[in-house]
Amino acid sequence: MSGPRVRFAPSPTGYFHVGSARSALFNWFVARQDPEGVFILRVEDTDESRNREEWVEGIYSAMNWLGLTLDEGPFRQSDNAAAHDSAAQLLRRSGYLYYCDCTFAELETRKGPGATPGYDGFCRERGLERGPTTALRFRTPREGVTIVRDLIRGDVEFVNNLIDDFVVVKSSGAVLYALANVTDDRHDRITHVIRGEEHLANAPKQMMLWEALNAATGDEVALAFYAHLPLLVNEQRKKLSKRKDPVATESYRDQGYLPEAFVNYLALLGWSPRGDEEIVALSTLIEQFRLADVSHSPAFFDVKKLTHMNGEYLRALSLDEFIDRSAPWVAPWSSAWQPSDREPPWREDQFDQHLYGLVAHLVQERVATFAEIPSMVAFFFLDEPTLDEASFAKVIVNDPLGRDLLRGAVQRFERLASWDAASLHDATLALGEEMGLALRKSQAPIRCAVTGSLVGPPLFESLELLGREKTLRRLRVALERV
RNA sequence: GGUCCCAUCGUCUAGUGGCCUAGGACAUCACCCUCUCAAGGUGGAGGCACGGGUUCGAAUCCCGUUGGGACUGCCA
Repeated sequence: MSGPRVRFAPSPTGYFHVGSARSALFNWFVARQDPEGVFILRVEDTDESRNREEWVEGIYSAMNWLGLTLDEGPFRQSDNAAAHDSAAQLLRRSGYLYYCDCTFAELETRKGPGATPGYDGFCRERGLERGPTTALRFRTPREGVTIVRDLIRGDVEFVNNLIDDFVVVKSSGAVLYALANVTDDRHDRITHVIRGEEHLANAPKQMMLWEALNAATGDEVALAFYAHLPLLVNEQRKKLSKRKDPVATESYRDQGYLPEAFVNYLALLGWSPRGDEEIVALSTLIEQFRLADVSHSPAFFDVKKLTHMNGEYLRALSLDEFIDRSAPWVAPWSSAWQPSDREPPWREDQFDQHLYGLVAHLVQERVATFAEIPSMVAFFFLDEPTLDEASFAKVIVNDPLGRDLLRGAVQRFERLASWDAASLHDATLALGEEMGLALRKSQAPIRCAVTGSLVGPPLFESLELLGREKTLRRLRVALERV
């Protein structure tokens, strides 16, 4: 007995949908938890309008980012067109398919307004021959039921008579998804079809096709088990929409989410590991995952929770790893891969890798994604800090104490025997105390003048790393601006 | 409209008849820590959609109601 053979079969749509990512992941889990399991990628590119090479590349690169390694493939459905055609012809010769030349308009007139959608079977017994406008329809059984044995939901029963004679081959001759998919699944000896719930209604049709193919070819391939994953929905509880929801996996990669955090979060959508811990190792995910434990109800893709988890993963990185993996966002010129639209605000010649290495630990615990780093450390590399005018006005322009603090800081910092965080801290504290101010108050104008903002990494460590010269210059510039 | 799926805190979930005065996580609130912001710590608020059964006992089983969703293409 060999292991499960599963496949992930996306159609190229321009980006990698997070729902697809989760389907791929759950398929991959099933393959990986069995030493003989096989995970296949099959790009379903039979629709000409969805067949751009760059889109297919996008699927490969997203899968690679997620670490979803393949055992077979990638395959292209379009490469099997000949097999699809012969399957269709075989089915037609065996009487499972019939030609139909009804147009949509004709169907409408026959059924009248407001009728139940679906084909009425008009051409079923007309014995039409192939013509320029004939499609091939499947002769759905008029009696009995088809039971989809869903590994997640249990048995789902469909009354055959309620399933209309669906089109299998277009009048153009192109074989449609239902048949192409089943032909390939049989060919690849797929044992588990794990996909989104939107496909549940397709399952009985595909089972009929699968069995028809078994009978017509004499090649008895065991029907795959089905497992329909709950949908991923937005706050409105609607299926994630490409137009209004942030569904592109690539955009999370570009924002600096860690693939391991992303995978961990995805695994929590519709499933959960044992115990109270949600942040768990990939090996645990693989080991514990069971299709039978997958939830039946839709899940909301919560970016806030994802972001929180990513922050935890980021903080768990060693400092060297953090520095290394943040390179695409802080020093893209030195990294093999660059996120799109995420240029740091400094130029290559302004950036100081050594300084960044000293600064990194200050930001590691303050960011949740890599893309948040540049704005937090820009003042180290830019000639002048990017001033937040509102803050500047608040603590310096409109506050006379701010100017006094700045002047006092210049005087004391100039004379400091040792330029280190502790000395800077003490000097600022003493200066504030002279004026009856707590450190939290006295540090504010200095922070604003030097870093441009009232929030940021610890001030005194920052000043130490920035150096006496630059610090004093920025304090004086601020004073002149008032 | 028809077919199908679903229903535990705002969100993701644990819970498979007694361990549940329902546990965890995100978000939220308060406090602590603190040079800002975070991080971290402590604590709080917050849920079994409703109605009937079955049972000694129901979040858990059954039926109904209500609510949500998917599908309903000569797309995948």
